[in-house]
Amino acid sequence: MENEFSEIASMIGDPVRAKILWALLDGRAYTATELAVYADTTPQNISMHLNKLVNADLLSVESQGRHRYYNYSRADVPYAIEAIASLIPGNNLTERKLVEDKPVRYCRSCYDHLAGKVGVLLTDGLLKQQFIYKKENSFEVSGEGEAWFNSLGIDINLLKKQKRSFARPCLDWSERKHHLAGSLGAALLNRMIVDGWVRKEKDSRTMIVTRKGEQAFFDHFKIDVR
Amino acid sequence: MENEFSEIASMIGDPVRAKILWALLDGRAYTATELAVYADTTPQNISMHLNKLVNADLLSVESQGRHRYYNYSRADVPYAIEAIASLIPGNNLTERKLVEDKPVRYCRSCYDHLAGKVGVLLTDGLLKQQFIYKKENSFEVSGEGEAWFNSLGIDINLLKKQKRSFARPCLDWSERKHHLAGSLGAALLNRMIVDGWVRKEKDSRTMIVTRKGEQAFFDHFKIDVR
DNA sequence: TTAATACTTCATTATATACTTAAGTGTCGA
DNA sequence: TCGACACTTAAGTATATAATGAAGTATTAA
Repeated sequence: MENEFSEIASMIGDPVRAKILWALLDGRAYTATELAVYADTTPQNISMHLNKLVNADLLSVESQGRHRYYNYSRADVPYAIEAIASLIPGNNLTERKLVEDKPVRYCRSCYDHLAGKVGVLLTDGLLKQQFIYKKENSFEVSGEGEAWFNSLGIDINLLKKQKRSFARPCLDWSERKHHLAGSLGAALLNRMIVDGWVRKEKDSRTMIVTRKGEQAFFDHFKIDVR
Repeated sequence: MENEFSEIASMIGDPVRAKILWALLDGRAYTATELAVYADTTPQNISMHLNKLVNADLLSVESQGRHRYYNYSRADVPYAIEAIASLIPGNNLTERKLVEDKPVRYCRSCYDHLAGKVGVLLTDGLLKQQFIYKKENSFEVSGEGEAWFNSLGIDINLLKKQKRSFARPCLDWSERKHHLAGSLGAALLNRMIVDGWVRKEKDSRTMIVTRKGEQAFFDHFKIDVR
């Protein structure tokens, strides 16, 4: 057991791999080239490291044409990353993190979908309008909901074809309620970023709801996020 | 920031250092020689590694005569160790391993408090009886709970005065749920050991629930641990 | 006082693995 | 269909650092 433990830890500990894992904390998937630039190394090298991370099941890849998008394979990974980060000396978490937590609590990306208070509200809104409903361990989209998602340019059938789970509930650590995850949650967040409803803060998982977003949330989800 | 992160992770990742950190998970402090035997290496080598871990503020030393006792410098360290351990692949698969892991999964110490199935059940029991309740990122003790803890000889006010966090939720890698950590969790485990509810297995983090303990868990926590 | 124990320090060696150079796939657009 | 691009694979090199050997400091017990 200690051997496996040590393997994982040293897998995370290499400078280049640490940078990769760090970069992914913002919830986006990145291509090998992007990560090579970020980590300031060559494509061959980053490729080798990414390969190791995938083999260790810390990352997973998704091919899209000639691009390969890398991301965490599961939510435990960013959780462990943050646990290690909390060990950085002189990280006076008491004062600083409490302040930082505030907006993060409110609205943040969790892996690749929306979490925090806004994420939960949004999911509640979808449930209330019966665009989605809960079924055992997943969410299902109603007929009405499918039309609604389509009106936002989100193709339900296309998402269902993906290997990853379609619409799973993800427990929110700050709200203690479920928010919408899976490919549907990801597609929704993507849409919202593209349309400028929310904006990513630099180097953080905090999301900012724009004025446009506030209006849109009210119009489409019937929720007041203020 | 990524550099410090990588330094910490690779500090944990070295095979010998990983063994050290792993051994300390049972909550006891160890001497350099003991750790050298455990990690199957020479005194010089273990000394060098221990030195690095102390410099990185992951461990602290206490001299007692010609012995030097090493232990975690703070509670965040074992938390991070557990978070990394939760990434070990195939943790919930393969028949054989399930059998091997059984006692450890069932009941074990996590640094200085109780984890595993029993630890989670116990925490759930306390929540259900409303002796503790969750508040943001920590547990709080109710008035009723305070009286209950006092009846076990645990002084809440005394524990709250300690520097370390009082009652924080700690994610359990085998159960994927939170169990009670912090000084309250430690005091509870201590009480349970003193009263002979649980017993430490030699050279392992496995805890054995005694017959007396089974009865006591039912009486005090209203849970059936069998 | 002496010898043994517990542990550390320093200089040297050994080795694992990250990186480089070179040569490939497969995909896309002109 | 060609060339540029995104990325991977394979073989060889370089380097960081873990392990060793030798020597040294406290501490205890005889």
